[in-house]
Parts: sequence; C-alpha cells; structure tokens
Amino acid sequence: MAAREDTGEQEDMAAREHRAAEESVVAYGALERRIGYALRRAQIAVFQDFYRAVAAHAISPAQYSVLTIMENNPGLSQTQVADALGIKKTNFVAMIKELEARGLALRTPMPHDRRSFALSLSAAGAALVARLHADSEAHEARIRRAIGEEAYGALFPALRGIVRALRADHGECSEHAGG
Amino acid sequence: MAAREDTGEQEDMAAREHRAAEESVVAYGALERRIGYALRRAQIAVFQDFYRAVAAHAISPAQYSVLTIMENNPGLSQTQVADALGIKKTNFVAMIKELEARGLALRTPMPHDRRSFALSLSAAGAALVARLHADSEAHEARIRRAIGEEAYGALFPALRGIVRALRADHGECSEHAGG
DNA sequence: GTTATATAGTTATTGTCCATAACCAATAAA
DNA sequence: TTTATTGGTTATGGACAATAACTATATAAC
Repeated sequence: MAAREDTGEQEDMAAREHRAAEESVVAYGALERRIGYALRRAQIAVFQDFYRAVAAHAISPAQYSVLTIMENNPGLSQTQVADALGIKKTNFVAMIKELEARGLALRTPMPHDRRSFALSLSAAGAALVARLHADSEAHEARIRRAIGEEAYGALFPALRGIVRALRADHGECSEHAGG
Repeated sequence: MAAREDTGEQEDMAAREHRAAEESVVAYGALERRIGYALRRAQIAVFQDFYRAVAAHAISPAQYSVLTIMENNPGLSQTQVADALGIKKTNFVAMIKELEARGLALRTPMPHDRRSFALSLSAAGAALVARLHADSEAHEARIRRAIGEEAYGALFPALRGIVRALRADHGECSEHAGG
C-alpha cells in the first residue's frame, strides 16, 4: 500500500501478487449478511466511543451500567443488580468492591438479612453518574446524528426484539450484557 | 425504587422487602437510551444463538469469520486476514494455528516471500464452512423472523453506519471485531 | 554491496470479561 | 431440628484483546 504506485511497468509476478494483495478489498461473503458480525463490530466501535466520551472519569461501560442501576434502584442487593445486568454474581463482587473502594458505591448491611447488602450511590457516586449521563448523552447524540433519527430510533426496539426472541428460544438461560 | 409496591398489607418488613425485591422490575433509567447497552445485550444473545446453531462443529463466531474470509479470499496472508477482521496479527497466530491443527486451514509458504503464508481452506475446511453457512443461515432466519423483515434489513446499514461514523471520528484507530 | 528500515510471523505477558465449582454464613422450608 | 436455599465470596480457567520484543526475511538508501 504504502509504496508502489502502479508503474505500468512489467513488474514480475512476485511484485504483482504482493501489491494486489495489499490493495485488494477483501470480500466478506456471507459475513456481510451475519447480524452477529455487524453487531459485534458496531458494539466495539460504540464502546470505544463511550470510553472516549467518559475518559476523564475512568469508567467502563459495565461500571456505568452498574452505577445507573444503583441510581435508579437504590437498595437492591448485589445479586439483584447483577441479575438485572446479566452479570454473574461471582463476577460482580470485584466490580462492586472497586466502586466502593473508589467511594462511589455504598454497601449497607441489610437489617433483616444479615447476608446481604443494600447497594446505593454515595454522594460522590451520584454526582459522578450525573456527569456520566451528560457525557454519554453527547456520545449518544454523535451516533444519532451519524445514522439519522429514524434509524437510531428503530434500533432500540429491533435490538430488544432480538434479545427477547432469542431468550425465549433458549429457554431464557443466561441473560448477560456488561455495558 | 424497583422494589416495594405499596400493598397496603401489614406483612412484616422482612417478608415484604424480600418478596418485593424478587418481583420488582428494576428501572433501567438512562440505560434504556444507551445504544451501547442495547448493542451489547443483543450481540451477546446473538452470539449465544450462533454457538448453539453451530454447536455440532465446535466453531466460535471468530473462527467462523476467519474461515469465511479465507473462503472468499484464498491466498491472503495472516496479516491481511487479521486486518480484515480487526484482529491483531499477534492474536491471530493461535487462531490460525488451531484451524490448521484441526485440518481446516492450509498455510502454504509463499514462493516469493519466504516470510509469509498464503492462507486457504482445506477440502475439509471448505466442506465445514459450507455447513456452517447453512447452519448460521438458519440462525439468521430465526432472528429475521423474530424482528421482521424490514427491521432486520434496516439493521445492517444502521450498524455499518455507526462503525463508519465512529471510525471517522476516532481517526480510524483500531478496527476490531472478532466475529 | 552494505547498511538501514520495514514487514510477516512469532513468543511472552498482561488485562478484561465471562463461566464453573466450591465454600461460609444466614435464612427459609420440612 | 434437620434440610435446602440463598447472598456473598474465593479460586480458577477459558476466550479475546493489547503491548513489547524478537527472528528472518525483504526493501530502500547510500
């Protein structure tokens, strides 16, 4: 790519193959009709943009989702928040502990069940999540502008429809989703 | 939030909290308007369905994407295939070697550049990929049926639009996408 | 031709995210 | 009271992504 403009010369096979290979636009074949492939690439691009949008706060999409759930449902237990986001409770432990260590989340022992904690946002956590919402709104707007209002608006029901349909199919096994 | 509808009853706190917590529909707040979150959950659901669809062949979405690129572009080098899929060449090594070990991929030393290999499918690989296409077509049809033809058809341009727009924004840094 | 630079593939290493199994303490059910 | 279940925890492994550093070739510059 870098080098060799086509010289019109009679380059030998090696050179031709080499150059052709480099310039060639690869054919994606069936991959172009695979929703999973399209989803994966879009999801990665969006996450990268999200990271960039909230870079100042060092928050991952997954952490943002946890903070948002705590904001909207204060008092839930770890298992409940984890379930809501499709995260295994075992993997949720480290996450919530880090948020607690950073002074964003509170774990209040539940009075009537000494096994569990009521999760909520600290003042700092609430303040942060407000800024995260603002920042990620901007990131959201960027995407909306990029693909147009209608396409953007149609995306949500379509994606939720996929999740619902496949979950029903699979006997609603796991739920998942990190961010 | 989530929890506790006011039942008016006087069940004791413990019981009420417990039951309410279990039944409660958690509020997702801003997460419902985050395309990244919707994408992530959909992507995970679709990948799970893909795994299920091709379970008999023990092929991951990423492996499927590699096989498909090799099928449509025989003779590409490792770096080229990796680039096409947004995989780092260093992480691609193990992938291609496993496909080779399983007798699905061929790595033919290039005559004119002794550093590189021309990748292609073996007969077995070609046969397998044909079955993978068929199986994943069925999986694709399942999704198409679930959300309707139009929504399904609109999804591809929308997702590609997102990728293109964000890549342009980000100065086209990395590309990514495993499957 | 020799030197310098770039490239293809590789290894080693690290981090992240998701999954399982096993455990303790506390609660609920029998 | 015995038993089963549940909330949280640790330990551990697998898949995928990212970086640095190396080798052997190949190309470019002198």
